[in-house]
Amino acid sequence: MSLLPVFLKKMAQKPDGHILEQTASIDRSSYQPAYAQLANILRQSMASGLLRPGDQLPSEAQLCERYSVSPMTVRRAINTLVDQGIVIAEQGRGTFVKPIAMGEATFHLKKLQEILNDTEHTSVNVLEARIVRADERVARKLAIPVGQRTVYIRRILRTDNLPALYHREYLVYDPTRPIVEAELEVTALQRLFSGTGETILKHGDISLDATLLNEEEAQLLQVEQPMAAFCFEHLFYDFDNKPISWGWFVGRNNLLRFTTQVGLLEG
Amino acid sequence: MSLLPVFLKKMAQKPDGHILEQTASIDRSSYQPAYAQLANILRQSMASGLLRPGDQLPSEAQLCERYSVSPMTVRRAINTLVDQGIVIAEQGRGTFVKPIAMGEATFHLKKLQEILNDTEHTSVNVLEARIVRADERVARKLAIPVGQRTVYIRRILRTDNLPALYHREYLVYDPTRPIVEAELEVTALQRLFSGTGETILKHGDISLDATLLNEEEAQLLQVEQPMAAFCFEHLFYDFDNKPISWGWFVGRNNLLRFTTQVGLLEG
DNA sequence: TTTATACACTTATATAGGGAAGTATTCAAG
DNA sequence: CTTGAATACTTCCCTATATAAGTGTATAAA
Repeated sequence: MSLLPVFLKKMAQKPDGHILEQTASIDRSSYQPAYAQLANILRQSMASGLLRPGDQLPSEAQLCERYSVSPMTVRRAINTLVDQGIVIAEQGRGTFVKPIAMGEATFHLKKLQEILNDTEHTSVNVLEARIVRADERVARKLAIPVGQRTVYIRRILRTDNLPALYHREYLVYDPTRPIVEAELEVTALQRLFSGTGETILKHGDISLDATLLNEEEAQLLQVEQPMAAFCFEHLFYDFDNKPISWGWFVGRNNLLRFTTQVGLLEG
Repeated sequence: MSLLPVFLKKMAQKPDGHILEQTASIDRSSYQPAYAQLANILRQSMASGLLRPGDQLPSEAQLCERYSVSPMTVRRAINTLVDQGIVIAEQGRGTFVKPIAMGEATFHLKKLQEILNDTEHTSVNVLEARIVRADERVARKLAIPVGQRTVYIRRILRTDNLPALYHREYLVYDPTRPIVEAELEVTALQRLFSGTGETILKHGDISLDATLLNEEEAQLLQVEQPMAAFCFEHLFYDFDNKPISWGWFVGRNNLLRFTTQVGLLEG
């Protein structure tokens, strides 16, 4: 480890050890609440390198006095930083800046949602929608007897007329809930991703895998074989914890790439 | 939408509309703080279906009286639920249960971290570690001139002697920071993932892709071609926002599968 | 009927302070 | 030198209260 960063840090410290002495103060007339401003000041100190990973933040009492806010305001600010996982507070010891940890990286499915919500450029082709009897595999996933009726749907999602996602899904067949035309449109998937409407789903398990496209998938997505792709498998449950939908998306990996950031971000 | 859930919900309601009347109270002698208990009670109400997506939670004042806690405690409980994304609070209107949203699904890299931390079953083979001149591609990624020296490392991570991950990395060559033997061991990667030590990294960009293994990769990971695999590309920056490390992991998809859950979870 | 105002509700933000619990240091007794 | 108690410090949890601000409804005026 280079000695340079340590040297710079020492220089930034005031002789009395009050690192944050001269930084910005809190604007009480601002639109932004005081606790958010304080959290941002602390975040900024970390982003600028004034507070390095492992360093101890000023104590709550110090922050109270230095920024002229009440203890609860300081607590709220620190709590948000703790919730965001960029500092760690240990009772009796202090609050410390967390080092960067690649293991904390999270990938979001927001991008997929954005594709679906962009109705200008997104369309859906229903290739097939019929009632089929559950085979052994489907029955196990949906926790129903083999041979029970399910609704099987296959659809292609296109963005700018390019096939981007291939979706297959098995739904437990419910005579009281006829499959209306509208459910087969893009709106049904939109609602699933964005969470508008659809109050019968309680929770779901989703898994992400890297797969090799088979011939049918490659043809539908109009790519050459062999080709690697993401595969999301999803299994949704109702409020009785009974599975009601099992399916999977296969997506061209050039159209959805997951990116994320770890560590201390600016702003 | 079936009428059944609505019917059940109406039945669960007491005639006076106080949905949560008879639920558990808060144990002040418990190890768990009051705000956490209240948050769990509310979460439980949602998981059991007593509070459905779209429903309004009791107001803060009501919760104060019903559970004999102060407003700040109620606020803290609700804030944690808001932070966890399972309810949404609208000023002046109320707090409402969020519907399930697949777009909110997040995948964590924790699994990878666990593999690395399991020193019992994990080992590292350094295949190559030498100084190379940056070609055009490396120079662009690391923001250095073409031809500048970089440290190029290739290693294989094995779990139970099975090759699981193939890692290639370019580091900007820093004469003041010699590459010691220890850095080539598993501990260096461990620290990177778990965030212990390593105070010179400020932040990093990570992206996840599904790729087809080339011949070299397939051979090293001991799999047949063609084979799909996950590929994490990572680019880390120091506190001057200068890139110092660019590399990528290629992993057998049978050894790391990403799973996650959305919606209302029990407990 | 339409429009504007007042009021009752909600959440959001902030202040002031007290006690519990964990940690680290100091200092005296063995 | 070692051990252990006292002390000062930290974060953590909670209470009680006040004000601001957004929303919706009822009511009164035009």
